[in-house]
Amino acid sequence: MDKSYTPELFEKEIYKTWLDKNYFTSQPDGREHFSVVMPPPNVTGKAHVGHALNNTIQDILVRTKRMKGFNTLWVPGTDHAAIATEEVLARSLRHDGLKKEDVGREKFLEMGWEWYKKYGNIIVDQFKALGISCDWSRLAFTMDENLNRAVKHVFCQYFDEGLIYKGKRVVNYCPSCKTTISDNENVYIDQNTYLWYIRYPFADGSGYVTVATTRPETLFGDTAVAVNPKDPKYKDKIGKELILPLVNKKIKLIGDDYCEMGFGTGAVKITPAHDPNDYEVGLRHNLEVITCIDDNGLLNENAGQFKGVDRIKARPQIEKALEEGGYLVKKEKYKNQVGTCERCHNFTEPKISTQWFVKMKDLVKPAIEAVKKGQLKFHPKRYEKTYLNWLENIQDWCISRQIWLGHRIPVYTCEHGHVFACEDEPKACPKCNSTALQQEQDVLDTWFSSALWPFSTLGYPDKTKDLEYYYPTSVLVTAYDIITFWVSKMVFSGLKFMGKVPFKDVVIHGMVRDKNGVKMSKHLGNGIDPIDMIDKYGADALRLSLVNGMSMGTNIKYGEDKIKETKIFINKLYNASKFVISNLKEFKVQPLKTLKLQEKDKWILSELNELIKSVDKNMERYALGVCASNLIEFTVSKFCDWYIELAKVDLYGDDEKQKQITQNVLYYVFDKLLKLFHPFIPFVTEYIYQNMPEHEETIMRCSYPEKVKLNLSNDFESVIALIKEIRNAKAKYNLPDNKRTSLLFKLSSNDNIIKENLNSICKLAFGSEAVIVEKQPEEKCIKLLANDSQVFIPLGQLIDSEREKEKQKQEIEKLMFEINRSEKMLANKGFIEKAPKALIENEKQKLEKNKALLKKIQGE
RNA sequence: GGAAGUUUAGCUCAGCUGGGAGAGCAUCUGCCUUACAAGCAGAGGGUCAUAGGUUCGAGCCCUAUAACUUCCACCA
Repeated sequence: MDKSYTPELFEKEIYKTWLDKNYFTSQPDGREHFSVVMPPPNVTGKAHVGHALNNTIQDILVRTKRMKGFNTLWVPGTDHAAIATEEVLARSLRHDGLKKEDVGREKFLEMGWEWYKKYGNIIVDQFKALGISCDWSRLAFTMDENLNRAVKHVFCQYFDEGLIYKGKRVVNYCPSCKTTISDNENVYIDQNTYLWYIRYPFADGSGYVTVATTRPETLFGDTAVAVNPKDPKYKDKIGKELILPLVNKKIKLIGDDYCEMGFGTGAVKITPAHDPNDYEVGLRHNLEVITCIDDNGLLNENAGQFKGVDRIKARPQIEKALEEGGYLVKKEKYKNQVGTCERCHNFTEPKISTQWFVKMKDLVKPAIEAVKKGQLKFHPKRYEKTYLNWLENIQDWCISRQIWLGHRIPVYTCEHGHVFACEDEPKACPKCNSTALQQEQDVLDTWFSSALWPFSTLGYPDKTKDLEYYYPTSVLVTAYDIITFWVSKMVFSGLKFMGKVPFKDVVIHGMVRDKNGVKMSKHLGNGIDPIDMIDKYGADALRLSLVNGMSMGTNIKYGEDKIKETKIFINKLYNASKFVISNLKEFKVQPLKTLKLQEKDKWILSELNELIKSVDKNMERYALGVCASNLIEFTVSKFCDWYIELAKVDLYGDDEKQKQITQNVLYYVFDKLLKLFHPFIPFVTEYIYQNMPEHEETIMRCSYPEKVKLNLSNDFESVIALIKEIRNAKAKYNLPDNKRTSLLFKLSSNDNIIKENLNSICKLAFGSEAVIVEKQPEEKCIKLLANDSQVFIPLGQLIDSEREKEKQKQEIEKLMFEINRSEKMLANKGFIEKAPKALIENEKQKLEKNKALLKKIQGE
């Protein structure tokens, strides 16, 4: 083994071996299954730390379950990310002076596939560098042939059941990407703008109404002005006609509750074509819908002289025209939020358009029930609220997108206007047999295919063995930001088409932020590239640093320092392994129960039992952060700090038998520790494991550690406490560690534990020799009490009697404080009556012990 | 406007069903002790945001307040 931990020497090679040996693959068999589907990253994207976290969590769960004997399947996959990819392709065409219409739909789709082929493997390879153990032979892609079949099958079923309809709706439209985008892709940002106050004169010349707007360019689409019907200011004017400025058209003053009294001027212009609320008002009042902004974001013919001007750039011109016409009252600075496209960051426009929708209300009911009945559990539980709140206020789902990449809507219209959905390419209209058919131009929202992920990846719509065996999957791991639009959609889809929830547990983790808590973004340049980190520190350090101390569902502040620190820890584990392995030459494994264990052995084994218990429990509740810190804490503060140091006494000693016992315990504990650690840091643990004596083919397939079933009761803590006390005393008297002094022990006859560990105490407390004495030595010493025995550290000239007295005084004070505390507690009637008996007993014992100690010290 | 979360050592955070405040980093002191100086040993450092309440007992439960963060809805 190398002198120090150098992950780059073995990580790639180990991963290759795992792949070659097919350790990650799974086929249905008679065992209980554990299955997970990976949230598919965008196929053309690059891995970011969020992916690293998400996949590390999944891998830890999967590797643990695999070792526990489950038939474990983890299905990896990628998402076609249509809008993003289409935008990239369109940009490259633009670069060549072309539009996508110039190359045509077919050619454009071909370009898409080429793109997917060229870049699709990048993220997959990056994920592999993380060491994750998914079944790559099942790598799925949301545009795969059979996933396309699943999408069409589901669509047609919805369609035939009347759950899909075509309707008008004001949706967010990105004039730059030239497509409708979902509410989630529409990001509101703060904007410094103006509020324009515009005068709308009454047609009969009896004054005017002033409205305020942030979007004067929509004026050309106004078909009414609304006031609150209870507003005394306008009450009796409702129904009168107004002149629409610049257009010189008559529109009505209407009364509608939508207009809040006292807000702004109390009157609001209504533009049904360009505002969702206004559209609703329009429906109620039967208003005309006039569009004034076209698909390119330019004002159209309804804007008269402004036709062809960009809607934002037109504002100063419109302002000028209003002013000249005497319509502009004033212009005020104003701060508001405005929608932007998540993808291209341009302003989006609310726009009336014809879209396809899925009726959600009934579809969603079982998904709500499933969570309420506990068939599906969120971890942490509070995210149930996010989920339920969304579903209980559900709006119909707009599933059509005006782009070319993606799953094309399988709806056809024949020359006679018959509309039907069809899974396979139809030859003729089922109603009139016409062969002149035309398919819808729009494609489906990417989430439409993602919604089917847990079963489409297992073979749906066919009734496969995989589906029967692995569905429902066991757990879904994802960040909280897509609970609403992904998790919820998978749940209702799973319930609708499979009749069962798609997974039983939803594990929610947080987002990885930079060390100041700011979202990582390309724009700010504060991102951490996981691949760089793997190159620099190794995948294991990256993985453990992400998970250590993490609490599920909360964001992580993360910086390179954390990975650095973690690498240092792994180096320690690595060095411990070097110690263990180098001391296990010519060594035979013997069952623990055949060995005469010493107190120190029982101690470390019982600590190991505690560790296993805790890791099991916390793994069960998905508290991986707690598991990781427990493992690290055991490694450093129990195994390395104490057991290895204690083991040296036997390993470097002359007693062959004792040495063998210690070797066996050392081996046993470290072997189990490696296995417990393996799901977190798979590479080093495999590497070390391969260097351990009597190892199996791979650590991955070893069985997961279980608690030792032996009587391990021990009193070794008192030895540790004594060693600490001696070290502490020496430090207080400025005795440097390299200045060894002899340690004198005045042993009580019933104090075996101290007696048996004299050598260990001496070595670990940096003593030169352990001497047993009959009585307190004449020379000046530091005095320590240990169980029933006493320890003296001779100081010769160094002793400072004032200091000694001070120290004793402190000790007495401390003891009296403790005694006082215990007595007060035990004198409390309420405590005696209501506290658990064990606690009271414990307190009594402490009191007695402290009283005895005090007596002893005072006696001297 | 609706909802959720956070507030514990200088920093990053643990603290599971209420039973003597913890870790890592940083700081200070001493040590190259043959697994590890990417190390070892020791030390200092906290009114658990504030104010009430429940309880024999509160970092933990309840109520209110403050600050910060996030999500959802969206103001013409």
